[in-house]
Amino acid sequence: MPPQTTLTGSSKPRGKLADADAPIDGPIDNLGTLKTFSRSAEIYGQNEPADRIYKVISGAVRTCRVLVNGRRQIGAFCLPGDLFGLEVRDEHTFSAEAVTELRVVVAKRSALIVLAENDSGSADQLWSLIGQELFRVQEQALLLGMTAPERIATFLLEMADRLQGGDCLELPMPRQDIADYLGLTIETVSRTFTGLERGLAIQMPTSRRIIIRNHASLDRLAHGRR
Amino acid sequence: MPPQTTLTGSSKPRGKLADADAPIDGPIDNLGTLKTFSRSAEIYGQNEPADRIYKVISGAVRTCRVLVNGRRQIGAFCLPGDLFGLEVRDEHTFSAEAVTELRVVVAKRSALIVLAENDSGSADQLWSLIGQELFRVQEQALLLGMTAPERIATFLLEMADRLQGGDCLELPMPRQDIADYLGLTIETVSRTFTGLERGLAIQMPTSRRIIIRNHASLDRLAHGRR
DNA sequence: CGGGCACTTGAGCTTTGTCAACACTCGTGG
DNA sequence: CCACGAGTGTTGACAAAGCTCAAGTGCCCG
Repeated sequence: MPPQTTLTGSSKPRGKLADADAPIDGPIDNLGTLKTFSRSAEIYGQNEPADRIYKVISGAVRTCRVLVNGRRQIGAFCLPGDLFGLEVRDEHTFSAEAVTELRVVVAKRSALIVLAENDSGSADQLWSLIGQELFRVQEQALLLGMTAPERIATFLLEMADRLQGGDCLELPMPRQDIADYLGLTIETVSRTFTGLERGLAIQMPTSRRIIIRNHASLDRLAHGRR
Repeated sequence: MPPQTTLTGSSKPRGKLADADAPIDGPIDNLGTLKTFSRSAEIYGQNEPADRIYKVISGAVRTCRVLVNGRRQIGAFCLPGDLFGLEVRDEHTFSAEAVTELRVVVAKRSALIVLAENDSGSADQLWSLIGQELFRVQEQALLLGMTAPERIATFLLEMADRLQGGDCLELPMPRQDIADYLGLTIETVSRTFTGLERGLAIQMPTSRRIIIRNHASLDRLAHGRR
């Protein structure tokens, strides 16, 4: 199987530290150039032409859209190694913003398409990326049907897996982003974190640093009963 | 643009009556055979190999999965003209069941793949189907972030559009299916319908037949404020 | 030291879920 | 033809979850 590159954070095993830089090894990297963004900078906007694709080298990205009523929905968090900006339609459905100081590799979409047309390996890879993305969005739809503690537990386990810091994770995003990702209010997120800490499932030295104390109890919350 | 075929009910304009048979004109149809299922029959199960794709000729289909905790999630309703069963992975993420008496055209997935490899038009079509599906799931994630009346209003407008009966629709599915699709309980669905009828937005001659009386008020509910 | 920002906590309220009873429809069998 | 029962839908009373508004804490950075 070709290089470890995930589109917008699949739940597949990865194997890099979040703070470490992602290796430059995929087909995108060879065609792309390095670019940096500062905290909260917009990388592209909703409805802009989707003519470039990006790969996170260091930092984190959120993809989001604001609705007519003002609510904001975060579609995904992208961590080092993740691809984003790849769309099937010609316009971006979500905008993308830097959650932290950010370094990405940018490549022209057209270069990718040409690559895929000539090289069936790249085409397969493209296809599998879309498959991962579809799967991810389906899982998110599942997430949104759960209770608040279930959503938070699922989120923490996902982040623990993707940040690869073992059971000790440094969340790059503020509470408001987590709330908008999980479809909750910031207060409910905060209270649920506190509740998990009281229940000894996690420990919070600071609000951004979470240590998973009881993996099993989070698992039980995220999946099965209780 | 080639034949009017939608994957699992896009929000693109279609143009057939739900009760009428869908025309047999796509690439799938030429390769496929007609098959019938009776009400509640399983067409394929979760985790079964995804080696066939289907097109609804008459009737309706629900795709669903049951979670460890017993809750059921409906991923989509498929109406005449809709494709379903096409997966990027090799196994079905959702099972598919006949909501009503059902007629479908079935084709081997492998035949489709071969077609796509030799004919770039078919490949584009396949690509655009996945794009539609991705878009649809993203919209469903939006849906699940709304309040109950907003979800119901959105659902009714979507069905009104897809069933093409103007403002008079005959829902093929029971309340429980609607509830599991919208992430609500059957009671909340029922009460919300009643509420909309009291508010004169809709009229319900029978529980399955819904007449949209005030399109604008449903629109306001589904999108913007109020 | 002071201001701003992110986060937490509390009190009250709204929405939705739960449990239970009841109504309607339709097909079957007495 | 009617009675019955199963499946489906509605309604009510209450409980629980999550949201809103408001205040308060802690921290970082000037």
